[in-house]
Amino acid sequence: MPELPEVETIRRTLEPGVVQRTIVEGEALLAKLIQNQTASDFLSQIRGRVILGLDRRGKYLLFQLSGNLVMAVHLRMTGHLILRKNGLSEPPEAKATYLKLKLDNGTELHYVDQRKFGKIFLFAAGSAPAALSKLGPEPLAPEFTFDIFQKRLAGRKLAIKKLLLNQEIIVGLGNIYTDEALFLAGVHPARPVDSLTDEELKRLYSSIRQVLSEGIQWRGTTKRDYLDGEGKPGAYQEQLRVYDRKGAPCLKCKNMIVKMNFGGRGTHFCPFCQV
DNA sequence: AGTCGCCTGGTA
DNA sequence: TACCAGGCGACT
Repeated sequence: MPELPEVETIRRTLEPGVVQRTIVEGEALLAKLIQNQTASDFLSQIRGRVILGLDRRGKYLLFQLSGNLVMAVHLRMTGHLILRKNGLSEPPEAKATYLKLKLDNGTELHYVDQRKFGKIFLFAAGSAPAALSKLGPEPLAPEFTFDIFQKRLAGRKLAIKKLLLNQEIIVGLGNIYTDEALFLAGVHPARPVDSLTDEELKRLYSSIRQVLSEGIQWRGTTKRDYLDGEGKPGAYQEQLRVYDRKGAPCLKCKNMIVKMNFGGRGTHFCPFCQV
């Protein structure tokens, strides 16, 4: 479900409610959610830890715990993290609740995941599992320059959309923001990377940063499931230029937006503006 | 490089 | 009833 702007919005909405809180106890109701160890080992390791900070790396949320531990949560398609006030009706407990963490102020942090694709890792700071340590650069970081972007794509022949979705090349983009960035840049999703001109690459670099920043400003995109840490939907769905606009007029040229299946993902683009 | 699996639920 | 979905990894 969530891409960088959604995960960042969850991070921001959750942070004030969880930082400096102690995990009093936890309950895990889906064994496969917890990676690399049993659920009971996981729960006993996090019990009594203080949440010192909440960070984001790509689409992962990183709970910095006392004792040099990191709890990394990946929401995949339908994962949610919701902070419930006073453990009761704020908001009501969801059906697919698979992890409950009781905090020392009476709130509960719940992990909810209808499709059960999400994953939670627990590791010592500095020894992240491969999935995390292989991640590419953060596209919104000031040090992510055009030069770095260009070097990471250099010599690749794959279709540009496939590389943009590859979290080892650059983190944070998913299906929605990739389609949006390619539209803004006027680049067809199937273009082999080595066919892109410097001009096109520059437009793409800026477009990626633009759509991700906009997504954060609008608190994420809610097409079906996405909710932030307070249970509120985002608003960027109103601003999307191509995603889920099949048959609607292109905002630049008025021709129809097209949807095709590309690499197993629904792909939206303007066949006139994106060449 | 392409397809399948993981899951559940909403919609055509 | 079939298809589709903000992801990602394991297969051929």
